[in-house]
Amino acid sequence: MHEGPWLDDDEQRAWRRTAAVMTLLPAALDAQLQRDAGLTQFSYLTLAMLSETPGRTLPMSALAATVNSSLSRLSHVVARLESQGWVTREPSPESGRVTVARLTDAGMEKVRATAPGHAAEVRRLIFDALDGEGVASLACVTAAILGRLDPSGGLRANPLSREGADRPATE
Amino acid sequence: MHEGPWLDDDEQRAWRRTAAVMTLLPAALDAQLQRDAGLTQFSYLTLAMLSETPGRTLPMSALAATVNSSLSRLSHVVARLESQGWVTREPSPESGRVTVARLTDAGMEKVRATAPGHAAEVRRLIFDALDGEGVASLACVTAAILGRLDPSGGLRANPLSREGADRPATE
DNA sequence: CCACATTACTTGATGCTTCAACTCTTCGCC
DNA sequence: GGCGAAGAGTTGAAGCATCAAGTAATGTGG
Repeated sequence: MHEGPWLDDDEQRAWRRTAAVMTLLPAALDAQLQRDAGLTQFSYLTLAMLSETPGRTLPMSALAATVNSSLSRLSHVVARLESQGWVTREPSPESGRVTVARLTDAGMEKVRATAPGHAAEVRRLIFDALDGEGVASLACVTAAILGRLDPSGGLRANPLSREGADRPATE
Repeated sequence: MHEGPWLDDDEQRAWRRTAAVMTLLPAALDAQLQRDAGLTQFSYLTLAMLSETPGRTLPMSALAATVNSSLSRLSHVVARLESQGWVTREPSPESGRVTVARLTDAGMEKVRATAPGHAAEVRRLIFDALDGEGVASLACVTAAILGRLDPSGGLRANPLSREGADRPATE
């Protein structure tokens, strides 16, 4: 049916809308977080993932995997978060080459203060537009795409177990 | 049912996957374009949208609307594209305050050379993972979300009519 | 037990995006 | 017809992401 790499009309339509969402949705969420908390979506996510981890600590590599980023990007961001007092870095006692990031109490408080507004924005922009079936479709389609993006499955495709965590960032 | 802004478990799952896709998919597409063509997804889109327009020209504001960007961002990008010889800018004869961007022949050739590889990557990462129903779900869900993001509907939600265009960028 | 590759992470430079400020033009209106 | 407001676009600075290179610690084969 499809000769060459081209998309048919239905695919084309789906792709253009997807591209538009991938442009506008992060921009909208970033704008809300920047305005209300002075945080990037990415730096918020970093804090939030730490806040859900028992002990509020994670090695840099593990944290990078849960937020789907390169170690380099995370390192720069954690440096900024550290300078603001929300995170600290300490060498791991178990292995001399790993650094563990720890969420401070101030960082925990920041997440607690920021989460509701962010969750409300996510709800407003996504879930208020979808019924139960829409939510199921979204989960299904994104799972399929993630399977292609992240064949190893090591990243956010299957999130942390979430048992026993402090869970303040339950957006 | 939902007290406060919090998401229920299904929504939470859908949101985390969506966030992961919004992180990984643009990164993957950017990587392919950067590697094969030295272009950003955004600069490619700019060229592609011009290539589909009859006359290959658009006022800056109109172009900004079709690529969902601020005028400022577009202005910077077009300046770079102009310096590479793919686009020119000229004052509109019709109104002294509008600038029209024009795709040069070299720019057209660049799009022609780049489009197949990009389309193949979009197919590989998205549509190879979806059946017909999946494509329909994706179109439906993204349309709903776009409705919230872009209430005015003025942006890429309803793309250009595409009749009579040169259509070389039919990815 | 010593080289060598690998892993974990950091750093600096470069480029892209955003934001605020600015210019210039057109429109509304009295 | 002239004055203020709004529209169209550009520019410069600051922040963030990405890439390439570098350091340091840990495995691994000989």
